[in-house]
Amino acid sequence: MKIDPNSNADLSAQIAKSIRDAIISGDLIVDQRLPSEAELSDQFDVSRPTVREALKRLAAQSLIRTQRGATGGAFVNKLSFEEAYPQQITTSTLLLSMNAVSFETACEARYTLERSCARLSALRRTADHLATMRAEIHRQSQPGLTDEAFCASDVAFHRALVDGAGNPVLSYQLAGAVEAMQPLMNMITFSARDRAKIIELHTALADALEAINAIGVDTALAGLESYTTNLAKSVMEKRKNKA
Amino acid sequence: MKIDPNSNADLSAQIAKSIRDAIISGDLIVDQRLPSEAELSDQFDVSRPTVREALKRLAAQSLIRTQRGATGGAFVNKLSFEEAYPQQITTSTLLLSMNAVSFETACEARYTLERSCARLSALRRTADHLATMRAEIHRQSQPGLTDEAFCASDVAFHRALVDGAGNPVLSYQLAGAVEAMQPLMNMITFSARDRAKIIELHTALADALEAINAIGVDTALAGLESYTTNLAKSVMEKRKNKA
DNA sequence: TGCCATTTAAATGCCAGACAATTAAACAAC
DNA sequence: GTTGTTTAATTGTCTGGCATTTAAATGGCA
Repeated sequence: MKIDPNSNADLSAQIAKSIRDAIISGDLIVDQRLPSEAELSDQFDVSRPTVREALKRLAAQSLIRTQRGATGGAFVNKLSFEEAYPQQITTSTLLLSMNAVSFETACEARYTLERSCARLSALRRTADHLATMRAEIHRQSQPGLTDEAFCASDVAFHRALVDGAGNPVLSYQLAGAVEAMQPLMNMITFSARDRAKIIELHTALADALEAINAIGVDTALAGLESYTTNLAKSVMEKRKNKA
Repeated sequence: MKIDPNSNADLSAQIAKSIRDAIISGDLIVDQRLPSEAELSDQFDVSRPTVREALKRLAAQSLIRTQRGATGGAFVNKLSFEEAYPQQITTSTLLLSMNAVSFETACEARYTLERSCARLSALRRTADHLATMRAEIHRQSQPGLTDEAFCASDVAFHRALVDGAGNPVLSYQLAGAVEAMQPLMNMITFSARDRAKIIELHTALADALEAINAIGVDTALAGLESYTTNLAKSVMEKRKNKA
């Protein structure tokens, strides 16, 4: 393997890219052991610290894992949905906050995606998913719940709805859209009346899901979207008037 | 800032997490300069190489960028949708291949998400989006096109459809689902008859989009999904019989 | 004064060599 | 045969240094 020392990119970035490409193309397969750091520095003709920087880059993307000790080394990591979730959520969250995405835009994306899952969820959700949703509705109706806990429960409720579709790819993609909304939602103060309305819609949603009523699910979600959007709008309005 | 030297995690991982948390929480804002590597190694009480490994981890996630020279250093990077796309696509692609997600599951996720965007796209697509789609249809009907080029054009076509919804969050989420399918699609050989059928459906889709006919768009997409799924099924069947 | 070339300082990029910590396997003792 | 010990391989970390890049400070010159 050779590296272009005249490229503008860092050596460690080039090496990381080379190994990453090998993983994506299938030249390196899951659980395969990479050469030791010393061997890699020979092969790429760079120092060990440079190789290590490259490996850390890959580790940050969960593409490899490392083990110390005699039979240790760097191994191609089997990227699991569970591992990919937090990264997807972090990236989505930062994208929203750093690019000043409006509440409306984020909300639209979230509910558009969620409604598309709902149809499948109505057909496939298990009793478990339904039970989780009912439990979260119950939690949401507890008095004295902080706004943050209310939002967290809301996320859990919607996660169960999405997971009900029984498609891990859908669940993964939705995780970003749903969880990334939470910081935005946390900026809203939910009055008792707001909570009651949301719980009412959640209950209607769960009922429709229990009855395998896809249209009812869609209606409830549409109601949630418009209610949430209007709520956010009025909150922003008030805040602007104050300032 | 302090780091626990007794944790099982690497020092560089802990430092990266510490800085990452500061970025997510807003303690470090976009374009803000981090302390120099020397200062960081003082603050965290570790050596410079360790700090560097931490910074490379963050760079791999596009959370920071570095500049050399007198006024250089590490800066909090404004994560753009453009930057996030490739990472999202890489992760999605690896998730599919490493977890042996079936063609059906991936296809279902993709079209489920895409159909949800289509309704919005019918309302908002610009003439540009439509023109791109028509151009890709034309490319797809060129004789002598390789299967790979056909798939790439297919992706571009669907990207235009999704972008037509005018919601960057949706486009970002969809990019993973649509592009990650490409390696799976590339395993299929498209006969002339297959291509003709797909182009027919693409044309119907573009026509419906031009007529702002959301139902027509949805019908065409449903047709594409079932056709693609069946095609893949028959290809797999043949391949199994051969072996 | 104003402009251009030079120097300087600060920072990252990279390297060499060393030691510590961990781990599994080989080995030895009982 | 089991148990304890040694050994070797590997990653984790540190020290110190040099190279390279870049902007700002400096100085010379018209």
